[in-house]
Formats: sequence, structure tokens, C-alpha cells
Amino acid sequence: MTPTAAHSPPAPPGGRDAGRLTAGRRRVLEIVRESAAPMGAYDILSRLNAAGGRHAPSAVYRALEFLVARGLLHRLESLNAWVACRVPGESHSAQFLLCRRCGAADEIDSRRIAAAIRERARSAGFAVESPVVEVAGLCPNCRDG
Amino acid sequence: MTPTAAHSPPAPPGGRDAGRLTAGRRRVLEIVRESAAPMGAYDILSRLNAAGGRHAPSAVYRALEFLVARGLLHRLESLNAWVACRVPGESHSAQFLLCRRCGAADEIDSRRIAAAIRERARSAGFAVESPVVEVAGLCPNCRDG
DNA sequence: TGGCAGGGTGCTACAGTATAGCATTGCAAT
DNA sequence: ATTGCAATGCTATACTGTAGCACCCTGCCA
Repeated sequence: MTPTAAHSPPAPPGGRDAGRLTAGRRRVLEIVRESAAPMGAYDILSRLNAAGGRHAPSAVYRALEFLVARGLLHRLESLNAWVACRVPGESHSAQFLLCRRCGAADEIDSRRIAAAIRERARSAGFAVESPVVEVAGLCPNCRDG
Repeated sequence: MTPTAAHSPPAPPGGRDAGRLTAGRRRVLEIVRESAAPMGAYDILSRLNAAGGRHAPSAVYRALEFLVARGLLHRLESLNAWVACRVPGESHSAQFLLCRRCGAADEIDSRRIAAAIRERARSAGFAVESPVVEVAGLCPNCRDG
């Protein structure tokens, strides 16, 4: 889960292109990755400051912005929360099945959903930039309980 | 959240089943309907209080909750905003094309998108309750400018 | 090797979004 | 009329996210 190798997949060692994955940013990434469920920004902040840190909210939000831009995290709009990307580095359209009972966020990547959206947008003359698909409901484990 | 009956789109004129469309609630509905773009809760509140009113945020949020439950408004998760439903009373899955430049919110209702989501969820054993589809991008008018 | 340029961080303050909790009023069926 | 519940008023507060500026750190280049 936690990549001990000290650098990110696509960026050059120096990291000149899209910013550097610094220690602080990596720490935020680790915290989100360690969590089973999506985390709110202030949850992350608490964890970050658990060991006596004094970080401010902006530190977390800046790290999150960077990590989302890098494709390492996704933001869940309907939950105001962040979750680790299942396929970091891949460009994909961040579709989620969100269980309202246990909080699980299952990242899916349905070509069919993406295609349907693309098609519908095209027929409307709409240029898609960021398709948000967040399906709330009950996961297999919770729908039976 | 709202443990009301499982469905109540066709409420009787008197409105005994799922609450009443009171004057205050209707006023909020009007305000949102009059707006070209989606409105934030505090925008609505300002409009509501423009004529000397003294309403509190909770009044607006409660009205919004009711109107969304009635299928008269939709909430746009990615914008923290609300918009009037294009087909009030119909049960449909609230898909939107959101222009990041002019703010337009085009409500679409693609059976193909809905089917793709339903299918994918079914194959995961996931029980869909509230599928959120909000596609950010540029509308036909804005993509050329 | 010293200085520059830019990104990255710390820090304070504040803006924007949403809800809790309880008192009060209004409405309608007994 | 009384009672029961829906709806609202009202105060306070929690949660989420940004602005703005100073400082620092690192890579680069003269």
C-alpha cells in the first residue's frame, strides 16, 4: 500500500514538469491510502497533526489539489471527501459506487458509461472536460444486512 | 434522512401525503425557477430577504430539502447549488451538462447513460438509489468564444 | 559560490456552506 | 376547544474551503 520507493510513476527524478511529490504531499497521500473509506479534508488534517503537527487547513487543501491533478487521488463531490485512485497514473473518468451505509467507495471505470456520456454530450454540442459519476446506494455487503 | 413514504410524486391537491407546498416553499421554488443559472443556498436566502425579510439559512435549507424530495428541484453536488427540475413530477435520474464558463446547467435524461449505470451497478451487486451524473465542460455557446 | 527565480510551505484570517436544538405558530381532524 | 403534528422562527455553531503574504528551500546559472 505504501510505496517505499521514493518517487512517483510518471515524473522525472528532479520533477520539473508538474511539481514535486514532496514529503508533505506524500504524507497526505499515505493517509488517504491507509483509509478504507473516503476522508474529509479535516479528517486528513487531524491525522496529519496527530503526532503533534501544527498544519493548517490550507496545507491539506494544497496537497489535495496537487494529488488530484497528478491523478493520485479523486475528489468525491457528493461527499466532500477524497479517496485514493485505484489506477494511479492512468487517465480515466472517476466513476464511483458509494455505499451510504458502510461508506465504501468502489471506483469503477465503465467504458460503456463513459461512452454514453460522451455521445450524449456530443449530440448536445457540449465539450466534456470532467465527467462526474457518483452512484449512491447500497453495496453488496450492506444491502442484505 | 427523511423516513417518509417510499414515493409520493402524485400528491393530492391538498397535499396530505408528503407535506404541503406552503407559501414559503413556493417562494423558494419561484426564486430558483426565475434564475437562469443554478443558485447557491445563500443566493436564494438573499433574494428571499431582499424585500426586508429576516429568514435564516435553515429556512432555505428546509425548503430546499422539501422541494428536492418532491422532485421539483435538483441539487448539483459539484456546485453546491440548486436548479429547477425540467420535468417536475417525473421520476428521472438528474443528469446534467454544466458549463464552467457561463454557468448553464442543461438537464438531460439519457436512458443510455442510466442503463449503463444500472447495468454496471447490477454486475457489482450494488443497489442504486441516487445516481449523480454531472458533466463539467463547455456548452455550445461557450466552446467557440 | 553566490545570487536569482520559482515552487513549496507556514500562518493568520476569513469566506462560504450546512445543521442542531428548541421555542413558537399554524392547520386540520377530532 | 383541544389535541397532535407539520411548519416556521430563531440562535448558535459546525463543517468546508480560500485569500494573502512572508519565508524557505532547491535547482540553475553566471
